[in-house]
Amino acid sequence: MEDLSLSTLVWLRMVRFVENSNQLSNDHLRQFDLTLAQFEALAHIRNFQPITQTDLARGLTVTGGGISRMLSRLESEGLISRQQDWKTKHISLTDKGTELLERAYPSQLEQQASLFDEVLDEDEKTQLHALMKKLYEHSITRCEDDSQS
Amino acid sequence: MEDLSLSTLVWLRMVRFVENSNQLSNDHLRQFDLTLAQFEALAHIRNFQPITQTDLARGLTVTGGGISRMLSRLESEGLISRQQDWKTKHISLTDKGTELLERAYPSQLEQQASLFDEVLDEDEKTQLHALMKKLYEHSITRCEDDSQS
DNA sequence: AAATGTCATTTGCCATGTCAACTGATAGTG
DNA sequence: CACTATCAGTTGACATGGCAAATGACATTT
Repeated sequence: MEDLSLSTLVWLRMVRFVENSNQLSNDHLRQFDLTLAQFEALAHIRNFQPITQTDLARGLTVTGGGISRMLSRLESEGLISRQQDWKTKHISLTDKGTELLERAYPSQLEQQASLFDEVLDEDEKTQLHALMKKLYEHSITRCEDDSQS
Repeated sequence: MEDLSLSTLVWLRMVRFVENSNQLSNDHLRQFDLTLAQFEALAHIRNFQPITQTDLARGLTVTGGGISRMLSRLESEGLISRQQDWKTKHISLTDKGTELLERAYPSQLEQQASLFDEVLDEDEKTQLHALMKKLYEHSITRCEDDSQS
């Protein structure tokens, strides 16, 4: 029935792998009462704070609308603060947010990395890194081209 | 500020690449009034019909609840039919669904594959395939272990 | 036959994500 | 100063996804 190309097979494997990996991350983060999306938002904010919502959205590859709602939840839980300044809002972690992220961060990165470390050696990881860099950068230019047309 | 491991970098690139790729697919499929999730469901149904909802859910890596709602939408649009048979429902494509999938399928696979074909040569794709196979299969065993514990 | 168990599916509740329409603040122009 | 363009953010409508509790259909046990 099937006659899938090598590219299509690779794509399928990659999509499913990422889905499994996200599922495992969400399971792991549940002990901190965080979702993976929230964890990534907090980590990105920590690295770039204070940051505007627009920049945060770009960094996380989501739309402004999605960020707006997510930040509302994070704010209502006291993990971040939004400072209206001029016409933009600047996002920072609260002490509570910083503390939570500090607790969750090491084990979460450990968890993610283990999916690679347990089956790939250093050479393979370096190979994969090079391949993903090419693919990722190509996909970026494609997205940009599309949004212009 | 950053001190990310190679594994973490690869993971980030892969997640973002898949997000970009899904976005491009959704843009492409909009002309057929389909989302990527719907396209994948229809394609999986076509390859295995008649199939039960539970098996379909497993094949697409989603929960039974998600499938149930998606199939309701697809059914109300007349793309699939659900035959209650015994205690399970067997899903098939309708003529309309088959026809739509036949129109969308080639260009969608083309679109996906081009993200790989435009930057990787045959050797690189073969390498990537081997690496993803390892990662994918490892992630499966991890998910299974987790669900038992 | 009635009680219980099992399994597939449905449904409520919620988080995330998109898109498009809207609001608000500011800047630039006549 | 009024008029308009622009840009950040919000919000409504919707699709997808997870989890957990309910439902429905059957099988098994007593």
